[in-house]
Amino acid sequence: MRAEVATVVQNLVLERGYEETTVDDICATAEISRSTFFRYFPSKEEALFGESIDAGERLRDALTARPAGEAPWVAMRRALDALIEQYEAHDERTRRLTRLIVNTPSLAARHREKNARWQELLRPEIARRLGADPADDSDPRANAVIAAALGCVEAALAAWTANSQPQPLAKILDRAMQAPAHPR
Amino acid sequence: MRAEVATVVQNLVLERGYEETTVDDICATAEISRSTFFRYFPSKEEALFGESIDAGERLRDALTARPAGEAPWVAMRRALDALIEQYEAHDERTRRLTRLIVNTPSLAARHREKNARWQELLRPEIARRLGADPADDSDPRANAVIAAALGCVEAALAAWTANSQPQPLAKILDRAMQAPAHPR
DNA sequence: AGCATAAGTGGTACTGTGTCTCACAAATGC
DNA sequence: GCATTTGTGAGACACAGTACCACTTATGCT
Repeated sequence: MRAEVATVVQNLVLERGYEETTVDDICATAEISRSTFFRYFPSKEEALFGESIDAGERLRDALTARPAGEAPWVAMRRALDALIEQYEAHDERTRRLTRLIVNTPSLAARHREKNARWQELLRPEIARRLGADPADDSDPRANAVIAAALGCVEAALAAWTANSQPQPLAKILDRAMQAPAHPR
Repeated sequence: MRAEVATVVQNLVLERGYEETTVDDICATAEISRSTFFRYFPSKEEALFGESIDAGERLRDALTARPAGEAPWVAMRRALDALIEQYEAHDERTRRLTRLIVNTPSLAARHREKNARWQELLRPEIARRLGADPADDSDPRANAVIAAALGCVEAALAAWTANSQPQPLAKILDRAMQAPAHPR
């Protein structure tokens, strides 16, 4: 049922754009009331990409599963394979949706906001690998690694959705994450 | 005049928090009408940190001024000195404001949104240093370098505003930007 | 079966942001 | 002295999101 409404939202937004789709439109199409809509989803944004909320946990689990000695940046890259599969497993439709998210400022902002929430999840694990105190707020390194990596993911997603015949996302992300790390 | 209203906004927001400060409150305190407020600022958010819009241009200029052969990541770090000075030149009040922005999700999101707009400005210069085609949307490297660097800036700002007696921002950013690049 | 309780749904009113249009006043130009 | 621009205020409006209440339909219990 929730999924049903979510599909309606995706359809309408893909047709008409995000700002141009009102909650009333969605309710009319899905034949529910506004009350019901907001009981299922806390906001219009969440209705659009609310499925992948738990991706943060999956990412953290993938990260903890990496060998203990692995360098933070490398471990991050490997952990992100879990996320990548998520994206690539889906169909063309998901890629169009992703492109829409990346290109719509308010949606991109919400997307990054969700990423920001992942920081708290991933931070202890990265700090451990850095030999840093996770509770030390004056040490920016753990957050920096996470924010930088997620920035690379965003860049990779943008490149991935730009063309109709994209390269494998894993390959794109490899290039993206090598760019900051590489001395030249 | 614009600056006067902006000061009112900062005062109220620092006292009561962002969400708790309505536009009507601001208008009442500044003794203007809602119409006037929205003629000066496109939104409540912009009224809060609308002064630093041109920081993107400054950053780009600093970047182009760096030696041509310098590696992208290094050039980025050096160019960011211009931004850092901006932050550190101001008083304690600015730091409190920055902390508020970093800790308020909706404001942090808007802050990142502004950063995202910088990407387009910085992209040609970074692409040039990478030997990449700036118009090639399928090459994620330039955007990745920028997004990663700005992610580090965010992490550095968070660390900078966490303590009342912070280290120099330049030093914090150095640590932050070494973390992803460093192999270990 | 009959009844009570709970869960899902819809309706309505409200707050707050942001847009738009119109009216009015003050400054500027001729 | 008159016209045009520019700044300001006032009101109506669209939309997101919240709160509260009424109604219906299961579900459980005796």
